[in-house]
Amino acid sequence: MVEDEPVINQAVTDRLRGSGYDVVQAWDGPGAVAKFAATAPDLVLLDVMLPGYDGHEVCRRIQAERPVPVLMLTARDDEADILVGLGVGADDYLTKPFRMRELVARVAALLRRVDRAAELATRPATEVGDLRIDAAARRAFVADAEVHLTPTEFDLLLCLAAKPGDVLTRENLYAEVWGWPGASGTRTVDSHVKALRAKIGADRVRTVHGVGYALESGSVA
Amino acid sequence: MVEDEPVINQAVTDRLRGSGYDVVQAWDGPGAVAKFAATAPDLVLLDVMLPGYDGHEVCRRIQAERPVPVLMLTARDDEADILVGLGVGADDYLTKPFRMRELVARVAALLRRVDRAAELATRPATEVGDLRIDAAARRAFVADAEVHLTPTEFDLLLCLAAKPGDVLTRENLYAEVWGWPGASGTRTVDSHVKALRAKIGADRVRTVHGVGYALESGSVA
DNA sequence: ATAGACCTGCACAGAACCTTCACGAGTCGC
DNA sequence: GCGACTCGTGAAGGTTCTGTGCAGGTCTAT
Repeated sequence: MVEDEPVINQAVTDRLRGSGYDVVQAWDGPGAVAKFAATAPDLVLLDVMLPGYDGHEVCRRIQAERPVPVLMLTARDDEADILVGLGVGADDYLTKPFRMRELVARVAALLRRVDRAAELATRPATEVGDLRIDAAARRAFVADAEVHLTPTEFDLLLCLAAKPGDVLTRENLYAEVWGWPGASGTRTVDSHVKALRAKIGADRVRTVHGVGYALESGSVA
Repeated sequence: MVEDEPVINQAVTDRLRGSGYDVVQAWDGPGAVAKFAATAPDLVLLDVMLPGYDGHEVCRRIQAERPVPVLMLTARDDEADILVGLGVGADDYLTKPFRMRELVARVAALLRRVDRAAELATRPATEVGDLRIDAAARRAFVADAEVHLTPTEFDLLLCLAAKPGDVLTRENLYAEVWGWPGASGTRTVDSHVKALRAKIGADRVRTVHGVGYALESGSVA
C-alpha cells in the first residue's frame, strides 16, 4: 500500500488486513520501490501522486524488477492519467473518493486473476463431464462446441466448476465473483445463473432449494 | 463466539462444535477482547449489541491486535450498521434470525478464504449402511439411488447421521437444525421425520418412545 | 454521438416448502 | 385391562424461495 496521506493509507491497510490480507505500507516513491524488493508482495496498491517520484514511475520500476498486479489510486478522473498508468503496467484504476468495498473487490479480483493463472500451470483446463473450461483463454466448451460467455457468466462457471457437484450459496458465489460479501436480497446471482443455464444447458446447474446452486458433476454420484 | 444472549450463544457454539470446530465463548465486549488474546482464534463471531462495549468496538480492538476474519451478527438489517462494520474490519454480516446452516456456511467460507486447507470441517460424506450422505453436494442416496430431500429433511438426516444409532431428543434436533431451542410442544420435528421416513424408508428412523429418534445404524441389529 | 453488449436489480407468478392442528393409534406403568 | 401420555398421520394455510421478463444503467467500440 503506497500512499503519502496517512489517514487513507492506514484506513486502506486496516481494511485489507481485516479481510485477511497481509499488508506492507510505504509512503513515498523510493520507499515503495525498496519495500517492494524487500517484501515481494503479490499486489501493489499505488497512489499516483507521491513524494519522491510519482506512481507511474514507481510502477515502471517495480514492473521492471518483477511482473506484479498493480492497482492505481488517482485523485482525479483523468483520462490521460489513466492511459499513462496502463502504459506503464497498471492493471486497474480506482478514482478517489472510492468506497472501501470497491477497493477490496478490485484487490480480490486482481489476486484471483493471479491465483487462477498460477493454477493453470498445473491444470490448464477444467473438465466436468463434457463441459470444458479453459481458464487461461477464458473459453468454455460444451461437447467440443464453444459457447460464448460474458465475463460474469464465465467467472460464475469457474466458481461452480472449482467444486463440481458441491453446493455454493448465492453469497458464496457473490463473494467469489464480485469480491465482497453483500448481495443478500438481490437476484443478481440468479440472473446470471439463468443466463448461464441458457448457454450451457439448464440441467448442468442444479438448484438446491434454500441453499444455492451446484454444477452437476456428470455421472459421479 | 461473542454473544450476550445465552441461548443463542450456546446454540451456535454447539452447532459449530458439531461441525468439528473448536469454539471459545464470550459474553461481553471486555471478555471477548480478553479471550481473543488468550486463545488466538482463527475467526471471530461477533454480536453487534453487547454489554461493555459493542461489537464494532470489539472488532476494532481485536483487529488492532491481530488481523482475523470477523463475522458480525446483527439484529436489524441496517445498511449503515453494516457499513460501520465493514469500516472497522468485519468481513461478513449475518442478520438475525439466521439459519444455522447459513452461519456454518459463512464460517466455512471465511475460513476457506484464509486457509484453503481448512475445508476438512465441512467435507464429510457420511455412510450409514446403504445410506450415503454427501453433505457438500447436499445429496442423499439409498442403495445408490438418489432421493430428493428438502432442506430441513436433509439437515435432520445429517444430524441423525452424525451419531448413527444414538437417540436424539426432539429438542436436540430442533436446536441443531433450526438454530434455536424452542420447539417444545409442537409437532414440527415429527412432521419432518415422517417426511424423511417416507423418502428413505420408515425402518431407518427408529422411534424411542418418550425420548426421541435415532438413525438405525445399518448392520447392528 | 450512437449502437451494442453487458450488468444489475425489481416485481410478479408460481413452485417448493414449513408449520400447525386435530384426531386416532400406539405405548407405558400399574 | 385402564388411564395417561406419546406418536403417526393427513391436510390446510401461510411463508419463503426460485424462475423470469424487463427496464434502467454502465461500459466499449465504432
